[in-house]
Amino acid sequence: MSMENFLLEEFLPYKLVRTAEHIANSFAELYETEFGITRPEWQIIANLGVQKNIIARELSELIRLDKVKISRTLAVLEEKKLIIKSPVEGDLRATQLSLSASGHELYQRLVPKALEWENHMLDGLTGTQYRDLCRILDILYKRTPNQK
Amino acid sequence: MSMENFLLEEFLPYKLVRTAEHIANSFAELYETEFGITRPEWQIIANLGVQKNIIARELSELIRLDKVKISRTLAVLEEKKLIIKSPVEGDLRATQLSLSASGHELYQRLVPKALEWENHMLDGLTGTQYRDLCRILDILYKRTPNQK
DNA sequence: AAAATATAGTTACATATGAAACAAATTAAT
DNA sequence: ATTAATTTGTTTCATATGTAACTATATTTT
Repeated sequence: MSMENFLLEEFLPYKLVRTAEHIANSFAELYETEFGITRPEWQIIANLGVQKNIIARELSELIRLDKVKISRTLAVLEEKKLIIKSPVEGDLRATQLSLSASGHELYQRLVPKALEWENHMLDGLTGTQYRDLCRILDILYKRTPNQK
Repeated sequence: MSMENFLLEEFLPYKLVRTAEHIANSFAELYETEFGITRPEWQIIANLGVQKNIIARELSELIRLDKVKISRTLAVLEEKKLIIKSPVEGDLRATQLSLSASGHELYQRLVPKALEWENHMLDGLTGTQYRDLCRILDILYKRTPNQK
């Protein structure tokens, strides 16, 4: 590709980000409008639904969100009575996190909707295409130079 | 996939966003550290390098960035003497945008580096895989429900 | 052609964000 | 065993952000 016809639209990082944002924004409508939660809230609930007995720092590493944002989002989720913070035995600094009854109930209602939404998207792809996509994303991820 | 083993990591929007951000952050190091510009600055320069005689609103639509952000970034780029704002004949509200000499010079140094960076990434894929990726991203984009 | 609407771009304001400072607890080093 | 260094999570503060209000101009309606 020559310099004169460099097109941002076709440039890998831009194209990927644009598609990913488009898809993420669309999915966001589900948890925002139907469940009244934000993206970090959804991410935390989705994790706590599976990974039990986790502390804030681990959550921060898992979802790659800085600890300030995690701390603030956890405060909101606690305020909304969707999670419970409990002490970790043997470490008075950390707080164990878990879904409350209503948090778990929200999780149980949300996950099938999320999977349904995902299935609608994936129905546009053949099984091969889906596997190709996963493999290609994986290759690109690993190939990324000097990652932050 | 049952509800008990729902994994955020494998969920399409999350996986795509995570890969895209990883790649975009890596590329950001190039324009940030080597050229001292931010993401919106890079996007604007990349567009002005190709699309001449464009006004701020058109830029806003092209790179899908709200007009406030565009306005502020253009102010910075003008301050840095990388762009020139000129009047549009027949419409005193709009401002025509173009790269200054040094803006164009930066563009000419940056684009080959960007393409080199992209080529390194794409060298990990076969030609078929690259075409597959483009086609799949396209399908997913079009299939996205109720896009914002 | 005057009045009403719409558009381009900037500014003001209220909120979101993240780096750095912090308090409290834990672990490592001497 | 003290001291020093590290870790966990929160708070502070300065900056970034986006909505809404705004100014100026253009277009449409009556």
